[in-house]
Amino acid sequence: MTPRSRPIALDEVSKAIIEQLQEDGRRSYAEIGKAVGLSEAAVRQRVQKLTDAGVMQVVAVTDPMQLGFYRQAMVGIRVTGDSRVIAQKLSDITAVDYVVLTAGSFDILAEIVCENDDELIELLNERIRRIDGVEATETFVYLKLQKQLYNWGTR
Amino acid sequence: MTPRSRPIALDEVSKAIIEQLQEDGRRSYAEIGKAVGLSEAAVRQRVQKLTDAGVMQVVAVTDPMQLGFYRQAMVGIRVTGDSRVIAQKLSDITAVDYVVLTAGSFDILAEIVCENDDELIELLNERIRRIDGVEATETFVYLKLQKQLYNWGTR
DNA sequence: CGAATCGCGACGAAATCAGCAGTTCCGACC
DNA sequence: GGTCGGAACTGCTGATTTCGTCGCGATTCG
Repeated sequence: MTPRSRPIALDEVSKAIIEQLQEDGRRSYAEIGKAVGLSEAAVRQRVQKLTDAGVMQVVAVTDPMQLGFYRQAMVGIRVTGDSRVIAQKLSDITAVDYVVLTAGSFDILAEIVCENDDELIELLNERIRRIDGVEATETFVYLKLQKQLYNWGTR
Repeated sequence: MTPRSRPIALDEVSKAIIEQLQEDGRRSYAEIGKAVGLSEAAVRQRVQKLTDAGVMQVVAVTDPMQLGFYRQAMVGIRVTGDSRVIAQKLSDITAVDYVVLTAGSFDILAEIVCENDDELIELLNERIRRIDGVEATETFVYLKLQKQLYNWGTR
């Protein structure tokens, strides 16, 4: 469950397997095996290991727009005190799907997915800005999602 | 291939199916059917439709850190001219995995995944800042990824 | 009213999955 | 040099799943 942090060095075959699953997460082990030159069982073992180690996971990703979440935004946050604690509190908010600690003029970046502007305003004022240590926020409302890739990881 | 933009209204059953696949993208249709109260074939049809419509896709997502990409950053960009054109050029860069047009003090946000600081510097100076219309950039180096969810979409 | 369409369940053939045993390879150790 | 142990792979088997197709009932539309 807990992703390991050890620097696993994966070979070319494992990378090829990951690439296959990045194209289609439901591709069969046999087909992957044919593509990477391994038996079906071997592919299955490797996939199991990769997911156990937290290197990779196969999941469904959705298009928020098509699911009724018409408003997305990135919020830059300046804080005082322990940013990790504040980041944790942000993570507890359902509408927040992405939280990262950064260096620069913001200490935290948080991505928000919500249904409309009212919900966004509510979130900012009632939830985020009320967190202890949140000094200032700046909101970047999404106008258009240009690119979203999941297949980094093998270049 | 091209995701539709029409506002499909999906019922509770489809949402439940998506939730199942968000937990585990390789779960069998039969098992999902049992969970949502549908036959295996019906689940299969719905999943096919959802993916065809671009509402959902099942893919492998990886942990960049564990794959040797030790440096990630968000770059806020101020531009002149058509931001869509510039966003397109940013999208062409392999190391850029996320590009969004925004309203606010940045016109574009771009997420970068690369191996080390040298590559990051190279990217910023040789690629991004050289794009016509890019007036200013501000880089937020990632210190810690706190939360990353793929299961919005059904709340 | 009648025809077409849609969503679903049912069914059988084919493919896939999961577990296990056996083999090979390779490095460590004596 | 020999041996031990572990890791990774292959092949096998039965259970399960997938996939195409069919029929049925409800809904839509002319």
